[in-house]
Amino acid sequence: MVKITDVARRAGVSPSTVSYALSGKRPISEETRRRVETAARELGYRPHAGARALASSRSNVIALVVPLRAGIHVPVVMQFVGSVVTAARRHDHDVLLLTQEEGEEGLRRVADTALVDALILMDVQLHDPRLPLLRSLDRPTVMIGFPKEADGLTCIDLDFRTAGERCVDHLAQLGHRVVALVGSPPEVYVRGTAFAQRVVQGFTAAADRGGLVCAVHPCEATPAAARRVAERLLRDQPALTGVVVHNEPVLEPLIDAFTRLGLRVPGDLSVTAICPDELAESLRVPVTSVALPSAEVGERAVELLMEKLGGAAVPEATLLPPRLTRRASTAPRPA
Amino acid sequence: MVKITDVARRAGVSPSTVSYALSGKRPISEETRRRVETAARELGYRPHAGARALASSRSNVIALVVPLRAGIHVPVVMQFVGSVVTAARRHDHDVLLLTQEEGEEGLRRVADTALVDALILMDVQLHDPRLPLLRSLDRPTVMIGFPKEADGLTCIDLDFRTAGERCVDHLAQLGHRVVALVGSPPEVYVRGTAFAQRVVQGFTAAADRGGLVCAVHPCEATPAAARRVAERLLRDQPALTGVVVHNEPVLEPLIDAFTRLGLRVPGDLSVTAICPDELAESLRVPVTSVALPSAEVGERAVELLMEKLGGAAVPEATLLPPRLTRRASTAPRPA
DNA sequence: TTCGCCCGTCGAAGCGCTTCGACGTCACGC
DNA sequence: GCGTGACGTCGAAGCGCTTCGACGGGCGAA
Repeated sequence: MVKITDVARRAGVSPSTVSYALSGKRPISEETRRRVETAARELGYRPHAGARALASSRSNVIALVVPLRAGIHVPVVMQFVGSVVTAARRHDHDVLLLTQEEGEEGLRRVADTALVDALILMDVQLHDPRLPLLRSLDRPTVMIGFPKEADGLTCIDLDFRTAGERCVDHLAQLGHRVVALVGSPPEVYVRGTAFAQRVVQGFTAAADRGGLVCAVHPCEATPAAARRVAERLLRDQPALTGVVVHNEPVLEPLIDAFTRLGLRVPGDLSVTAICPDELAESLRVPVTSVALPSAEVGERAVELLMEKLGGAAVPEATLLPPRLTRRASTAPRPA
Repeated sequence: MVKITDVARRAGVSPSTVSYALSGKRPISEETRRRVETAARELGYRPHAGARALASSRSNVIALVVPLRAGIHVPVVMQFVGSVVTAARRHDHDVLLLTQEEGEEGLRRVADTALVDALILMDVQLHDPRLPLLRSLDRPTVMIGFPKEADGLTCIDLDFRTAGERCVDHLAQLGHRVVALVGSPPEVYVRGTAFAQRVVQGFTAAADRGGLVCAVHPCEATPAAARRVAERLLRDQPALTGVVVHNEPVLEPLIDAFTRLGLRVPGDLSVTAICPDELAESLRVPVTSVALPSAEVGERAVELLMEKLGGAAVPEATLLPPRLTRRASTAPRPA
């Protein structure tokens, strides 16, 4: 292993000068810096991560806690993970992966051992048991999603409430008067996952405001469940002409089910979704949707974290504005 | 921060004794060990990861390199990631996530800075450019998948060749004489991804051996592509009665397409797949399939790694035997 | 010319832990 | 009764890096 003293010797300077030359934390003459850089390059010098962490009390690693549980759409999580890793690397940090199952003990462990400098949490619940711990930890944290009581914590997410509203408003503008929301699996609501509830709130509020008749149906993430929900929907609300889907895996099966039940999309039934654009575009009938900007959320989360690490104050709440894209699945209400 | 000297003081022993008592690397009297453990617990002592890594030259972190590229089925990757993290934790290790995009430079970085003790690589290509680097690295490595030239490296994977064979054999036993393989997207073959090619080999070999007529069709991972492939299949091989699918996202669309083209599954057409059991079971017609045991592969990979870290010799190749589960999608060849 | 200051560099002191060698003690065998 | 281990514990020496204070030399201001 080549160490800093090796570089120092080769460059004809002291180890501390090498450190300063490479980190830029003190002014070093152009000439010396070049010599140090050359020496480092030629020797293939890589500072030992542990030694650096010990001396500087910075590990340059952030923790990312991901949910691997039922009811969350895996591709969204993965896209998110990818964007966090990429963004972290841009800031010269690496990412340590923790699973939700590790629980609070896992968070405490990586924070207290100084394995990581900061943490990002996904899948935050409305009453998340980890909140007190996060407050007591001395490390900066960013949460994806909004718990009920978030004071003092930094949160970021798509503005799901407004996303729900946008979908309804869009349908209302097209003249639809009876709408339904096909939501996440029941367990997601039972857990009190914030974003799912916010969609419901937005959906309901916008429907009320517009004087629409509305209903909410949770739905398991299976094609069979989608078919059952489709049937129930038509039975319960025969006048239904607009549907909002907030449940990626059932979006396609649901549209299929409607089609099979004799309803044309968008001829008889308009469908909008809250899902990644990629999914919305890939369907036979491209679906009008509010995008789920996982990559953007991940990126911003990392940037917030870096600012906090740098000692800057950041806003407690960051709500990414929803963007609705019209596609082929919505049309004016049939006469 | 509470450090080892704090624990030592409280327990009335020296720091080294605390270290030995907690690590068990030297015999310590029952009585002393208990005192140390109590002190550590009461103070909430957590050894500083950097300091430990520096002194012991072990970081207790392993790197996991995941593919975030086109043509790989995300849920499979994620399940794999989950099992690696869980297994690593059982061995008191954490997982640092790297993306394929980081490339060789990323591997070298985490290895040379001693950030990680060992590495797991997913999505290995037949002629993977990273092989020479892995050989030169001083850290143990396990690869998921088999490159062409694997001497000196440890690999593990499902036995895809035999998996392909099993599917054909199953169809052959049921009397089918004309079969087709619907495979991964073209780019996967172009890249030379080992497992995809092995399935083709197994498929072809078994068909030849059994005297079956066979054809191979790569297929994009979209429903539209699935429909096109279904049509082409029926056009090119009118006598077709058996299909093997090795492409998770198109499995359902493909069956739908066949149904729409007037073929009943399994009445007119038997379908088998190589995919996670979960997916095979979730379809309207549960599909006879060879399981993709991602969790098991991940777990075994970690165990191999730990054995190598412990200095043990491990087999270079580990092939997990395929397991075919009969479900509703295969039946004897129609008369 | 002299004083003071800043720039560029060095030396040394840790960061918190592991580990090696050493040492005292006790039990046992001869 | 004494040598001999084995056992349990301690002290000290690092692991490789960052960082703080100090210092010499050059330059501008007085």
